Amino acid sequence: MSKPVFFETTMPVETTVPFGTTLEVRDTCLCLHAQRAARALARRFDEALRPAGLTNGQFSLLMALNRPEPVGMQPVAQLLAMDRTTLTAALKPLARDGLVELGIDPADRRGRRLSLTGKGLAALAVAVPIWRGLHGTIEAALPPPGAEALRAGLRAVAAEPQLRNTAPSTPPPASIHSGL
Amino acid sequence: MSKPVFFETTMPVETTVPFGTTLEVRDTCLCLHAQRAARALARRFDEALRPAGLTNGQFSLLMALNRPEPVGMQPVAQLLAMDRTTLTAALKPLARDGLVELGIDPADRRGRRLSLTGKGLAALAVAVPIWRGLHGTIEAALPPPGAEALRAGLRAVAAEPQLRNTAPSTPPPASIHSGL
DNA sequence: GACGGTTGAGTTGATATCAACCTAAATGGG
DNA sequence: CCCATTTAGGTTGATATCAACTCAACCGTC
Repeated sequence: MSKPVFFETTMPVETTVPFGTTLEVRDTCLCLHAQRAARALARRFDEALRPAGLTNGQFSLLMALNRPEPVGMQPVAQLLAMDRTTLTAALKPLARDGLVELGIDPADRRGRRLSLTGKGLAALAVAVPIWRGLHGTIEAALPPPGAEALRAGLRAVAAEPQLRNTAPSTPPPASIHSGL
Repeated sequence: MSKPVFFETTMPVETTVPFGTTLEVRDTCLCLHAQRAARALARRFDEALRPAGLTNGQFSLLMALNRPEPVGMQPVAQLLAMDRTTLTAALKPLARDGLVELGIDPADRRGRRLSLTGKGLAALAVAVPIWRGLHGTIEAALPPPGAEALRAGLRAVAAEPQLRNTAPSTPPPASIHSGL
């Protein structure tokens, strides 16, 4: 137990992070809390929606496409707060299985026109009552502040800065450290 | 516009999901809200933690391992509300880069003993002040109910049924359809 | 109408996520 | 001691997620 008092000062002193900090992060980190909640909810919805052949993400995506007119990719990506390239990837299996169609916008041939197929609509129709049931169950189990308060908080943290992944006009404005 | 009145009743009638339902899901679905918030927060923390060489998930994982005694995998998976097999995958790059060590529990050779290396601890030490800064900023920007209320809601939806992915004792009790 | 900047998407590579399936170690009866 | 059961993890295959990079179409200026 009684180590010699001298030690190598040239070696980096053994770093430590107090265990209290660990507890603090565990109990307060909103990012961690959000990831946990997102995982848990994703699992529950994935399981419930399995008879409809959809995952929670596919359900949300198809639902976002259920509108009178075809939509472009960026509005959809923004609605789901997901990266543009993630949307591209997410559409692949849905297009392969014939649930969505990707057309080209005649007015701007770079743009896409995303739309549901009959099959996609049918899957959605099967999924909606399942969603209603599970969502009602979950809302009912929420403590006092209630579902709407939770949604408000989630919206607040989801709003945030714009998604990038699009070549910025003038990358680092001047300082090397952008987030100082 | 005036189609003939007769049509194939054997063909599925063109399904529709009212646009109002789409708006309802978009505005109320807790799963969608959670995914959006999780994505947005993950992006912000990933970006902020980049100087520490960690993603938000790696930060949370390393932090979960910062304790006096090595931990098994299941407690960690449960703490993070992630699948057991996801944890296995998440540990791989961290072990490869020498931030964590996976030992074998001598008392039960099936079990693992997860622990931080000095390098992992050092990365954590770099990350903590970054986390504090960003987390404070985010908390400060939250509307009225406040951070603690949001966390309470997130805990409530994250609690939920246990994680499975472990051979159930008596799988489908009798009926073929488990989730009827 | 050609050039330069801008904008919309796809691709690649790395990691994350989980269901289904598999192996090995511990455990409890007989 | 042996076998059946349970329990701890790993593996595989599919999808999700995003940064960095690339290509192509638009758009304005001269």
